[in-house]
Amino acid sequence: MDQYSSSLVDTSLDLTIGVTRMRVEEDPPTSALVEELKRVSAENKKLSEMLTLMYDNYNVLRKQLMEYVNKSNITERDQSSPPKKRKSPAREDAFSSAVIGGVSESSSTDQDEYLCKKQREETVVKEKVSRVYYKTESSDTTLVVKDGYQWRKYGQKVTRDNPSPRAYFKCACAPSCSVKKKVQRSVEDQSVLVATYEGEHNHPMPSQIDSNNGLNRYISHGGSASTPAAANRRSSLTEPVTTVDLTESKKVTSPTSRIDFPEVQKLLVEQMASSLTKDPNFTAALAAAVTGKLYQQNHTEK
DNA sequence: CGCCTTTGACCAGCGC
DNA sequence: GCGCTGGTCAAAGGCG
Repeated sequence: MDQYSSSLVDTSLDLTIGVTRMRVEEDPPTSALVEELKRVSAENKKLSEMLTLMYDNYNVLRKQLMEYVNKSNITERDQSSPPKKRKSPAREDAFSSAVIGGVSESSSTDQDEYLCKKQREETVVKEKVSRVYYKTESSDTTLVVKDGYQWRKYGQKVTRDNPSPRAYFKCACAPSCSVKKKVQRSVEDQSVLVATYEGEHNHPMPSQIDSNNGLNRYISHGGSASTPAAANRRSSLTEPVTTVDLTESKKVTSPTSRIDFPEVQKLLVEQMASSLTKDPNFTAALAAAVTGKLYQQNHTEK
């Protein structure tokens, strides 16, 4: 990063400009009001220019970051031998990843794939592959993740590159749906489940259907659970943690790194909303903000 | 009894 | 051709 530290752009925004002058006189004459209006308009224009400048600076920084990462990736490729893996019809070509629960230990190869995704998309014509990370309890040894769909496990295998077994799932929501899912614990962190999705669902998410008709609500949280008893049995199953690491938000919202799995995206939004409404700190902060706003309004009206 | 999971066997691709 | 590896199948067993 040293080569770029010298060319860093100052993105700080001084929002205190003219604030102290914004106090309106007790009984201003009309000309003073017009003058004040002109001044505020000028400040508004100035702020707009600063915003534009900031946006340009952001783009410059982003471009520099991309160049730097690409360079480091190239050197990593040169130094490390290519992975000895056979070609698979649905390899991580159309790679996309979502990091849930602030899991930041995604391997360099993952980031590599992630950053080169755009270039690869041009050449990829095969089915879509997505990867989702689920943070779990370290004591939880199950390989089931709750992603809103029903899955039928059809195999489990211990792979060479990871001592943890890999579980194979097929979508059980619809017979015509050929989406497959592989779940395996991360090599670096055993508490992280890596779910690799192959293909796209040709049906709506069961949890959405359930929430619409109000029946079988347990399915919306139960993955492959099909009965209340089964849901209870799986009560300790893995659930994508709802704590959202805002430092990772770029990864999710950036145009080049968005989650390509619409269902996963929807689920994330639902979980975020759910966690926010359940969070007492958030509701307290929201109440304080609303109260403050109301108080402010009442104060200015007097 | 039906559904689901487990697990050993089998198959296919790849490298040597 | 052979061995290794990942992926899939299907019979057996468990559970409600």
